[in-house]
Amino acid sequence: MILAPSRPGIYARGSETVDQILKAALDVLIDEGADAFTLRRIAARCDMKVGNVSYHFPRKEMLIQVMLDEMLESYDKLLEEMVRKPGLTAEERLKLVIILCLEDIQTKRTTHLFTELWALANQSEFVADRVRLFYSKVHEVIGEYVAQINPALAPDEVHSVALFISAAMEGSTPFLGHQKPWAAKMPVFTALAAMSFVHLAKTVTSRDLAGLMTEAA
Amino acid sequence: MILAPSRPGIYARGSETVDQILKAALDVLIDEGADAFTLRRIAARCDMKVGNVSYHFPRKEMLIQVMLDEMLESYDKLLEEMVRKPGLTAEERLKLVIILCLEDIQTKRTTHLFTELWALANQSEFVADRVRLFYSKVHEVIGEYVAQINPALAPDEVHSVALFISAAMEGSTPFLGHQKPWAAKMPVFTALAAMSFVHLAKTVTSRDLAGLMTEAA
DNA sequence: GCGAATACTGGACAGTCTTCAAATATTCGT
DNA sequence: ACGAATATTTGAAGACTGTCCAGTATTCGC
Repeated sequence: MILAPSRPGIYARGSETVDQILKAALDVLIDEGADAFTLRRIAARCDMKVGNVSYHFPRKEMLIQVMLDEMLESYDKLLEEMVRKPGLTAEERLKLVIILCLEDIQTKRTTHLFTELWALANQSEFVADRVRLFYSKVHEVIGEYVAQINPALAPDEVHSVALFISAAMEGSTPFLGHQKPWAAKMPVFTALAAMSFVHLAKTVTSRDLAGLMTEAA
Repeated sequence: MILAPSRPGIYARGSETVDQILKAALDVLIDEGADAFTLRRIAARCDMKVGNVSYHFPRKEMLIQVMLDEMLESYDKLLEEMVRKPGLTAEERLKLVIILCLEDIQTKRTTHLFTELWALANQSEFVADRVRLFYSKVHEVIGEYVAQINPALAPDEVHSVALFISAAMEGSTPFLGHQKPWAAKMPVFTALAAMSFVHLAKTVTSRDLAGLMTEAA
């Protein structure tokens, strides 16, 4: 794994400044896109001089890496919060995760950040690495419920189903996410997803997952 | 709809040059990403001087718009080719479209182009407009088969199911697309998609689509 | 093949960008 | 509260960007 440089800021003031820079950087990426992601715009966003941003993050790449790591960590926490719901069956938990994920996708933050991230991952090994790491955790969470719902599945088969559910949900982002053309249909998408994916988890067999893909061509 | 400027190039030579520029521009976007999408890189890619590119496309935005329109038109053709398969039932056709779409997602071209497009659509109204238009056609094609498979559904309900199937498939792009971390699992993803989506189309009812989303929270 | 329309060259322009170094201001352990 | 460590400002370098234009070459209808 590619390590991100440690977060700068020794004095209290410096640390706070770093906070502001990182928040401003994330805001610029969300509100104005990767194209506008420049030190000048970030500095302007938090009422600073470019030189100051450049002092705390000597290379722009460092800023990107620290920002991405902190951002994905916050999503990690969000994910863990979803897990801690007591008194629910595996099926109910899976349904809940689906609902909460799709809810989150509707936020401007998630809609914009992740579409940008998928594009950046095409060129940046660092971004690709972090995105992969994050979704591995998502697959783990979903996979845990799938395994409980359908104990006959082998671990790799469980992962395949989790990957399918996760990817299919994420696919709603560019189409039903924040201010996207079919955003109004997110409730019905959620209903279909909950129904369809839970049914899949319940009924899928090792035979189905053998990847035969027989007829139909 | 936002109109794109008409394609430049009057003489045979000029028209061919425009071809080369548009191809080079697309190649740069696919191979090097939106960050490297500059007139100079595009010019270098087709062995031209910047001034020449700038002559044929006085504004960079014109180049983007013409390029996007030609590119999506080629995907339109691809889509129409999928439809023209004789002697198949609606179910077989739906399965085939799923398989062909997921096959196409595995190409570098589609994986990179569409992830970039989804990101660009966050900021550019023109890109957002064209993307919406394109997927509307996709929904139409899928919806036609869904309607045949499940005649009880109302037109809007058909569209909801088509939207779900389309979005869920597209979601595989950042994860199982060209050189993505779980690309090797595309066969099993395809098998699950074909099975799951066809089953959904067959069994979904108006009640399911009412968007009640009762319990589980 | 003449000549006007079109295509292409090379350079200049005003911006922008990241990065850096020197000068100044602030913080905080002592 | 002194002073070294840290933070911030300022200014500038060097490279990049899209756009424009005068000059030159090519095309193609007549």
